[in-house]
Amino acid sequence: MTEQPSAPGDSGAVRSADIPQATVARLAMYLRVLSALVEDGTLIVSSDELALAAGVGSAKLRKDLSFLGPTGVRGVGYDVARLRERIELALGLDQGHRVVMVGVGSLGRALACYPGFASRGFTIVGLFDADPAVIGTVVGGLTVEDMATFETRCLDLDPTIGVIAVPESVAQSICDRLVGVDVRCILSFAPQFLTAPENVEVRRVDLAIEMQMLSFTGSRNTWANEATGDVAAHLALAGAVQS
Amino acid sequence: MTEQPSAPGDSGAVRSADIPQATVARLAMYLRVLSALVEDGTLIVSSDELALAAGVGSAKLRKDLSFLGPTGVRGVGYDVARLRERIELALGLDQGHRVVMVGVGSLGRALACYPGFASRGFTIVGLFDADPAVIGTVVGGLTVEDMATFETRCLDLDPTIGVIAVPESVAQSICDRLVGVDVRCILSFAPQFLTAPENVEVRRVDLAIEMQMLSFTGSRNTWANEATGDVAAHLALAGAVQS
DNA sequence: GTCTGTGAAGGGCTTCACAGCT
DNA sequence: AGCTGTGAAGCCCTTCACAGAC
Repeated sequence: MTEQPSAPGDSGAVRSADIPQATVARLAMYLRVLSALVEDGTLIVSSDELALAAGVGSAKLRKDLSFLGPTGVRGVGYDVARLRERIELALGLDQGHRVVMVGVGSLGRALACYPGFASRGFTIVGLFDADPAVIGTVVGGLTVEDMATFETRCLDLDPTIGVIAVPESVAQSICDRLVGVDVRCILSFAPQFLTAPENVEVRRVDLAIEMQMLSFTGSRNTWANEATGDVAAHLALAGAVQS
Repeated sequence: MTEQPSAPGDSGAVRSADIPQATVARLAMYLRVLSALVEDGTLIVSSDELALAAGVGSAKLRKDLSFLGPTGVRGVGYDVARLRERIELALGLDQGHRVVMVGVGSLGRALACYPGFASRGFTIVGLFDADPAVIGTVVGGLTVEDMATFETRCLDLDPTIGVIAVPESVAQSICDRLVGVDVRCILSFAPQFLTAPENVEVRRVDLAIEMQMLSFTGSRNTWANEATGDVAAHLALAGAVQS
């Protein structure tokens, strides 16, 4: 959902794993399922089982995994623990990401407390806000720091990922400051498009857009049901009569 | 990011607008920009301007809009107000969606207070939770109700969209109950895959997956920079010397 | 001349079917 | 026999280039 400008300046010299964007998104999902399987003590899993749990077709899953090189054993299945490690490596999760979060409003607070981050190798190392009422309070085990000290503190924190959870009006300036301290990965919850240098990856999560997409397919389905639901019933009857 | 099984049972009889999924996602973005333009008092906008503000190419934007039929005037541009209405209609936002939210933890609270919903035609009509400590409290102007009264209350509320913001362990059962009260659009923040009937659209937002995708392209970029960044500098030097 | 609308070419992702290993 | 790995076909989407309206 984020633009992938496919880096026109890419000189094709160094290329790590060349994995399709869509596959990367699903690898993250498989990882979740695999972690659950590890906890259950499952040792081997087949592509059918894994695909079912992840909600995709088994062929698609095998194709996805094929980008990591041979990971399974034919006639048997996949070694759960080994596959999990392999995916973590491919996604770069072995590097131990340090996350700074800017904006500790209600959304920021929820994110800081979200257990899914820590459990998957993302350590939140800093919380920042400009509101004096929030600075100094403790959220999710961390003390909220003054945005005025942001640049200085980041020298120590050395963050690899920045999260933007501030109001729209200041989102771009926060983005610039993140870029200024050399953060190359930014996750923004501000609804607008943010401009950043080409070598900085910005992903945007817009909750209203998710809702609007639901609204579209929803109105399509409702419509179809109010019509074809009945139509299907009629056809079924007609078919029954006719045959 | 949600599966689109492309409705195998679709008899092709009734078809509303036949708009590509990817386009729908962007239409929602254009809508945001257009709303901002309306507030600024802008009357006419060109595809270049609109595309720049939305962060896409102008050709892509025009292609997207072409699915709505002729919406602009050649040699002039688009009527901002008219285009906004046209998109709202296409997305089914004119129907006034009623949203019920289940799970009022820190995430649920943040969502309930999120101003972007109300401002775009989504009215939150009910908050539910099973935790006695939360039931009865007021969040975002609404009183949190007991999950035990869910089915009964929904008869009155007649929700069109359901939001799931509960822990993983109960997400599927909440999903089933939403389906039970005839909600056909579900937005889930639980990390796992949820099963639902075919005519129910489930979208999932997994924050950890967004992070992991960042991690991937991030490690790819960092790598590339540590190598090609320097290489590029060397090449620039070499080029300067050579020319 | 300017800017929109659109057929056509191109690229990426999905699906299928089957070869290949155990 | 069972299950993985993978070329090939097909589909959807993006990009290009230009015809067409003002």
